[in-house]
Amino acid sequence: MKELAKIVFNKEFFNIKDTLECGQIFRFFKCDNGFVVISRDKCAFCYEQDDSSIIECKIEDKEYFYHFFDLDRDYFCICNDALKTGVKILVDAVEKGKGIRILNQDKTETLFSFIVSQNNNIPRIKKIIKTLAISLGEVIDFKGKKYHAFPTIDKLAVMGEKFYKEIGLGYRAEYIRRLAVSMKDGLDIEKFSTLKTSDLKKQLINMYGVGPKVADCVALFGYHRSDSFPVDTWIEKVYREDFNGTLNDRNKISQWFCSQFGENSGYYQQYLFFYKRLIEKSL
DNA sequence: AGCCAGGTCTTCG
DNA sequence: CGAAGACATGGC
Repeated sequence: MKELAKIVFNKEFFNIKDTLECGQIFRFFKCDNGFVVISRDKCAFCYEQDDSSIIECKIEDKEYFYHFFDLDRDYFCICNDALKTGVKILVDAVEKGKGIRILNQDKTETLFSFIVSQNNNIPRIKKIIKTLAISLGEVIDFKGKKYHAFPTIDKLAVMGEKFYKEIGLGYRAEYIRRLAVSMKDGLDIEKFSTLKTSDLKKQLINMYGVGPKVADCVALFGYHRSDSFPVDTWIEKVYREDFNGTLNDRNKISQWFCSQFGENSGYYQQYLFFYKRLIEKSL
């Protein structure tokens, strides 16, 4: 067996469980005393040991996962900025979730995944994406076990609506199929990287099945645009219950949060989303 | 059993 | 414009 690379990082601002379970990624699962994470055709095994969070991966993937987990960024500063806002629920959220990091995920995977996510629950989203990978993705070997890469566009583009319905996509089947076809026909979402966030979102919303919420998630988790603030059912609850908000249009709610939080909006959104669900679960 | 899930599209005032 | 319904499916 080939030797693995190891990334060791202080766990105070890098909590593996919280980072993975806060709803930004769907391709991971518990394994032994840690988690296996899959991105593109790469795998990592993540676990805690003493004061450290540790990532094991193939040597050639080390830089990829270092960037994937956003380990270049100073989350002490981000959390500190959040505390300085004095917004109570955000302060509470940061205390509980300061180990969350915003991942740098593959743009294509993020786009497909968040189209699947619409009006859907997280366990089922995970299941559908897993089935998609098992059905069409290349086999990957990692630590003596087999996993499946996210499928290529070529594979995705030849499947019919029937296949997508059979794996449980329901009415989202056509969204996924048409996206795959248009990407095979030359739509290049990597090129959007040069656009400013508002133009990036316009381009994403142009796609069939992509609305403002999905566009915000793709901008944040795929393009690392922290000046976006996805508003879903949970965040809408935060807005009403904790900010006493009265707006109804989610687009306007998103704009309102961005006007409050600026460049850090996306980070704060994750803390709030994480915290609201944490509270709800422990009721 | 029935409500809800990291919403979007279509249609109708 | 904004509001209201339709949409598939299964988790809880």
